[in-house]
Amino acid sequence: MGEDENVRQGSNVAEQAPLNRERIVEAALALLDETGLDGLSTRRLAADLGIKSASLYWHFSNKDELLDAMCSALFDECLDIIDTGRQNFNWRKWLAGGTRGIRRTALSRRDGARVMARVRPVGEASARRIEANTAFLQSIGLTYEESTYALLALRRYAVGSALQEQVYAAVGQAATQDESEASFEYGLSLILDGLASRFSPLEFTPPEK
Amino acid sequence: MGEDENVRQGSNVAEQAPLNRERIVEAALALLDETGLDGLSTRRLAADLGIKSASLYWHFSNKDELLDAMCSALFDECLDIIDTGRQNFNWRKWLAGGTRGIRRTALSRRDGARVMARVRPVGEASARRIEANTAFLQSIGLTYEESTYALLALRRYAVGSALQEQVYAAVGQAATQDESEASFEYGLSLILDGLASRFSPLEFTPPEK
DNA sequence: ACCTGAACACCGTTCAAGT
DNA sequence: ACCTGAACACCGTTCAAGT
Repeated sequence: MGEDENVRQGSNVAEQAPLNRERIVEAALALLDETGLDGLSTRRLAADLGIKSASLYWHFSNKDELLDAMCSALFDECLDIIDTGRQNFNWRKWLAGGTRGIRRTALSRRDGARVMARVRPVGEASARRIEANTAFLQSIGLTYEESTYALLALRRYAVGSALQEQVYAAVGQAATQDESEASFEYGLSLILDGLASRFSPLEFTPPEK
Repeated sequence: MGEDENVRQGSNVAEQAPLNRERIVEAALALLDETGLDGLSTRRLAADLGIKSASLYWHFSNKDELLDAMCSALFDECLDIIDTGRQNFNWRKWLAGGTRGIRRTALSRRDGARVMARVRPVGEASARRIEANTAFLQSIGLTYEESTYALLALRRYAVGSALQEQVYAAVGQAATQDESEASFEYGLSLILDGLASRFSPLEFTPPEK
């Protein structure tokens, strides 16, 4: 069975397939954990991929575009499609979970928050998610604008929190784990309380469709 | 009257005094508006100051320290010492004003939010301000932790908002001015409403001291 | 005390050329 | 279609040396 098929392969089987954006982003995120954002260079990334740095420019038109793709990948990790079918759906828990997810994803890798801070609407997936989420908030009594703004506020708060937590961590002044969690949760509950005061039902049973 | 005193001066009178950190930070902030954070190089900054870039390292041990000083300078711009003497002091307006100040300062210069995102407790001035502010919140009924966390949440929200607004602006996808303001104000009011629900008096008259 | 000259070890990016 | 070689125009930082 064709041993010669393997002759051209490098030692690592995964390396044989031609490079694509996805694999580059993956390697870049791995490198990020090692070097931090300031140490993440295209030359080092290329070396990790067994390639010359000029080659990266066939896949991405510049480093910024690569960083945007990394940002998108991180947001995809905490993509949270709404499960509208459940009974006794609790909007508060749902929003809290989504917001925690953004923060946790950011904190899960070195300088993750700085990468996620580049957030911009790339990709259809995130556009669809945002649309579905605002539609849901409207269905429980918020206006279109309120829905948009509420989701925006939660995302801004999550990214802002992770960002500052990582700054303090980088400088060796990290608060205790408990304190970080507590301060984040406090602010989150403030926002959700404010939201709760704008319409009545804390528990919501969706209409059967 | 000593024309010869002027002989050694450059064309710009302000240039004669020896450089100090303050003047360097000032020049750096001016340069930031021209070049953005990514274009802000120590070499270019030195050139603007009429100096060689190596000289900067006598005043700052590295670029990060300079950026921290720039961040502190921006926070000093929106330093808001509490006026505890006024009658009918409205805590809501006071907190809203402080939060808006952080955002406005960040938005007032190119990449201002990215600089302010490095926030860390340098300087006694900001430490005193935070202490005074938490003390005040305690005096109107919050616990020490609630006070700290509430101020932290507002700052995180303000920086997070400005950061994302400037990202969108940089990419030419700026929302209308009205929309930016409206979305920021909406999230701010959510937080303040949540805070209001935690203790009763919306208006507060401080005790005479 | 404050600044320079000169160097070190890097960057991101381009582009003709290879396969 | 995908990658390389080689170059361009930069970086931040160090350090002996100047005044």
